[in-house]
Amino acid sequence: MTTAEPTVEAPGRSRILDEAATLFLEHGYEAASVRRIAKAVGMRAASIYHHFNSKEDLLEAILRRGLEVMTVAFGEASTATLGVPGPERLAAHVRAHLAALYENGPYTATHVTTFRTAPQSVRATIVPQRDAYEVLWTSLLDDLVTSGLLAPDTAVGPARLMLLGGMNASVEWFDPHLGSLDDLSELITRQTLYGLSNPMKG
Amino acid sequence: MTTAEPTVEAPGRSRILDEAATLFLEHGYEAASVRRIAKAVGMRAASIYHHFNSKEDLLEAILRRGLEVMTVAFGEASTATLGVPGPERLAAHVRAHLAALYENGPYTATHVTTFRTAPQSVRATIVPQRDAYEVLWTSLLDDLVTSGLLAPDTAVGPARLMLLGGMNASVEWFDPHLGSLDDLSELITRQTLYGLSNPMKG
DNA sequence: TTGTCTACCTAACGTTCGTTAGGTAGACTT
DNA sequence: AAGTCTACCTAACGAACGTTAGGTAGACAA
Repeated sequence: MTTAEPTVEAPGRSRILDEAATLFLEHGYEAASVRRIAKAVGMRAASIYHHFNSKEDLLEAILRRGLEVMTVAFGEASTATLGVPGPERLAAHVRAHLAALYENGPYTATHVTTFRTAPQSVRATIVPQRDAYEVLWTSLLDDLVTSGLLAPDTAVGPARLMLLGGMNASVEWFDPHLGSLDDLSELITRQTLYGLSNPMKG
Repeated sequence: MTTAEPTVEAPGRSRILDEAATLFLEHGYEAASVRRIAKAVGMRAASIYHHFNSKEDLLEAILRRGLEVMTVAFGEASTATLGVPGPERLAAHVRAHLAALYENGPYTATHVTTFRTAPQSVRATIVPQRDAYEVLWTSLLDDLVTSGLLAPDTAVGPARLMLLGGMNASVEWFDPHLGSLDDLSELITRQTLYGLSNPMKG
C-alpha cells in the first residue's frame, strides 16, 4: 500500500551483501575489490560507501550474518528435537549446520572460508559470537555423552573440531545442486557416529 | 672447501619460497604483497623477479611443492606398510598426510588453504597432480574395502573427501607445538574407522 | 686482467586500490 | 511549493600494487 514494490529488482544494502559475500567466497576478501563488488551489484564503487563505512565493515557484516544463520539454524534444530533419541538429535543439528552452509545465501560459507585470513581487527570483533556457537556444539556433544550415545571417554573438544571441520570442508567439494543435503547429512552423521569400519568384523 | 658456507643465513630462492608460503598461509595470496614477502626475506621487491617470473609463478611453485611433500609422504607410508594390517596401514597414511601438513615447511598447509581461491590459471596447471594425489587415496581406501577393514558398501569417494577434509581442516585449530602429531593421527584414524558412538550400546 | 655470471640494488612505470568530496534526481513530508 | 531524505552519481585523492629497466659489487674463469 504505502510503498510501491520494486518492478524488477531492489538494489541496495542487501544486494551488496549478497554479491560481496559471493565474491569473497569465490576469490577471497582482498581479491574481491570494491569496484568489482559494485559492478556485480550494478552500481559504482563510491555508492557502496552510502551503505557501509568501509570494506572491512562490509566484511564484518557478512561474517556476522553468516554466524547468525548458523546460530539460528542450530537453535531451531535444538528446539525441534528436544525429546528425540540421540542419533536423530545429532542428525538434526548436522543437517542444520549444513543447511546454514548451503541454503540461506553465501553468508555462512563465506564465514567459514574467509574468517581465517580476515584482517585481525575484523576477526577480533567476531570472536565472541564464534565462541558462543562453539559452546552450543560442545553442550550438545556433552549431552550426547551423558545420554549414552557417545562413548564416555569421548574427547568432546577434538570431536567437535573434527565434526565442524569436516562439515565446513564440504564447501570445497559439495554442490547442493548436484547432491542432496539430506544424503550428505546422513553420511556425515553416520560416519561421525559409527565410522567406516566393517561392522561384521572385530 | 670450494664454497664458503654462509655466515649468518643464505637468502635466495628457497628463503623466498619459505617466507612467501608463510605469508600466503597466514593472510592469503592477494593480501601478501610482493613487497611484504621481500621484506620478510630481507630484500627488495624487484629482487624477487630475479628468481621468479611473476607472483603467480611464485604461488605455483609453492602449491606444487606442497603437493609434492604430500605425495612423497604418502609414498613412503605405502612402502613402509606393505604387509601390515589395515588399521595400521590407514594410520600410517593419515600420519603421513598430517606430517606433510605440519612438518616439512608451510608448503602443504599453504596448498590446502590457498588452492581454492588461487587464480584460475594457476589452479589449472596444478589440477592434474592434485587429481593424482586423490587417486592414491582412492586406491588405498579401495584396498581397505577389499581387505575387509572397511564396510563393503563404503562410498569411497565421499569417505575420501571427508577424511582429507577433516585432516586439512585441522590446520585451523591444531598447533604442532602444543599437541602431538601422533595423538592427532591416532584420534583421526580411530574416529574415522570406529566413530564416536558408545560401543557398549546397540 | 679482463670478461662473464649471479644476486642483488635503485628508480620508476602504469594500474588499481580503498576512500572522500560534492553533486543530483526522485520520493516523500509539511 | 519548499524542504528534507535517500540512494545513487562523477571525479578525484594518495597509497599501494605487480612489474620492468638498468646498474653494481663480488665471485669465478680464461
